[in-house]
Amino acid sequence: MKKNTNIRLIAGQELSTEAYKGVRDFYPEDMFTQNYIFDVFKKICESYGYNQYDASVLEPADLYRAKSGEEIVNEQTYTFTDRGDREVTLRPEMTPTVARMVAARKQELSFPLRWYSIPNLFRYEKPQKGRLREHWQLNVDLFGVSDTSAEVEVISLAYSIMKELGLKDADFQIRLNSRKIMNYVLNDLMSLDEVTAKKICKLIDKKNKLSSKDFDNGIKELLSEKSAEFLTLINSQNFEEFISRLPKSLEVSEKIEEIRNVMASLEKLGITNTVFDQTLMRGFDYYTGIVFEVYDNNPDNHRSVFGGGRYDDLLSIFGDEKIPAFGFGAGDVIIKDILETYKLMPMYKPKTNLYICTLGKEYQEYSNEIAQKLRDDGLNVSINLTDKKIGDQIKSADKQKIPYIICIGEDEVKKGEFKLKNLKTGEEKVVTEVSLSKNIK
RNA sequence: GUGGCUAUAGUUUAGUGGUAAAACUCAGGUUUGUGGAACCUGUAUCGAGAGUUCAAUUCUCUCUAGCCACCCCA
Repeated sequence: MKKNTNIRLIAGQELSTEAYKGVRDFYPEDMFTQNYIFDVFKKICESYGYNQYDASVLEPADLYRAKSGEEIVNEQTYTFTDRGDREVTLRPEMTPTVARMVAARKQELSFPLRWYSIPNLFRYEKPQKGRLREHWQLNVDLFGVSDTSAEVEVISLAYSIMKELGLKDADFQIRLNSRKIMNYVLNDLMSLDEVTAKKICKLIDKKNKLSSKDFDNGIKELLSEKSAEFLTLINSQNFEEFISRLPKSLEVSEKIEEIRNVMASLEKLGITNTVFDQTLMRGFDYYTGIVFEVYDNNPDNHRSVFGGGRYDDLLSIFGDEKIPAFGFGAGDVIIKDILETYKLMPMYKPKTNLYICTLGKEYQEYSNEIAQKLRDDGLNVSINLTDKKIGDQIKSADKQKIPYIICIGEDEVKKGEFKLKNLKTGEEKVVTEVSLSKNIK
């Protein structure tokens, strides 16, 4: 048998066994962890009354042009022309899709709308570890609630997912900021034009990556004489210090109260690992209120796990009136990384409960009958189909991590009794055909 | 998209201008109704293509893929 990453074809052309650039193959073990994570997502979302939706990976390219602009669509998405001359994009994110779906049935849907989805998303980028061309992302959105009860519910849902995955409060942190406050600081307090404000936002976003000197210099370059005031504010050590440096007006205190309320309500629910972070910006412009991120506290993995915020204006791209919305996304790759870091990944276990070893082709029919009965009882059973020796059959079952085996040969057919063997402990137990399934469950 | 590093059995890694070594894994075999052991055997056109050379896995170039940084972050 020739082993090679290339398979020879008739015309001498060679095909590689490697997956397409930037995408992953999911072997059964990989599917196991994928399913585990998705099952946690589904369980928690459904426990909060959220309903699952999905859509096609294909969307008209214009959907993203409206929100993200020509450049992003051309350079960072998979966009192509179909045979009918339509421009098609493989969805790079779910938010435009869900906004489209909600806007389309706005009249008949009953708000508040609690929706979630685990879409696979595509982006045309140079792949790196943890940043591939295809990934999956949990999307949770709550539409139609304009007060902070939306923030509280959705953030506590995110918290519940972390807990269900086995993480402790000390392992992660929920960082919060308010776009309203930041906009006030940049527009009203600093009176910046749009371009400078945007540059400042990007700089703040990068603050933790830069040395404090580089950050300060960057700010000085952009703000000149106003930079001292701004730096004092942005370098505040905590929430109280930060707000003490803001002007005391009704307008400001409303915005402060909003985020204070969210944190207080979360605390009442037992969620205390929240922290105000004035440097939390989130990349996109469409956020209009509270933004949040779940951060891994482990220094090796210091990254945001979930991130989201309020986007009350987004649905207006469909010409509809505004629908308030709050939501977040959580990528599968970072979750996998975290589970590995904290050693929380469950051991692989196949769905198969029992492997039937056969001592010759003449027992195949009888084995099939037994298997069929057990399947009717709800067990997952696979049968040997090879001529391998009994030892090798057991080895193969064990390698597949199937927990139980029975062997079928002359004795079993005669007596109707089986030696049920637990492959992990090596224990054997004599059971009858009827009691087989009971002993496995 | 820009720059840097890397590519040797399935995996992790040695090594050399004269067609390659180890460990583990896998497949086959030996003990013929119960595995995890032992032993034997096998598996690499040294990522692909081109060039320099008597000779290239080794040097050079191109491509491909991976990793890292930047860009971007949905």
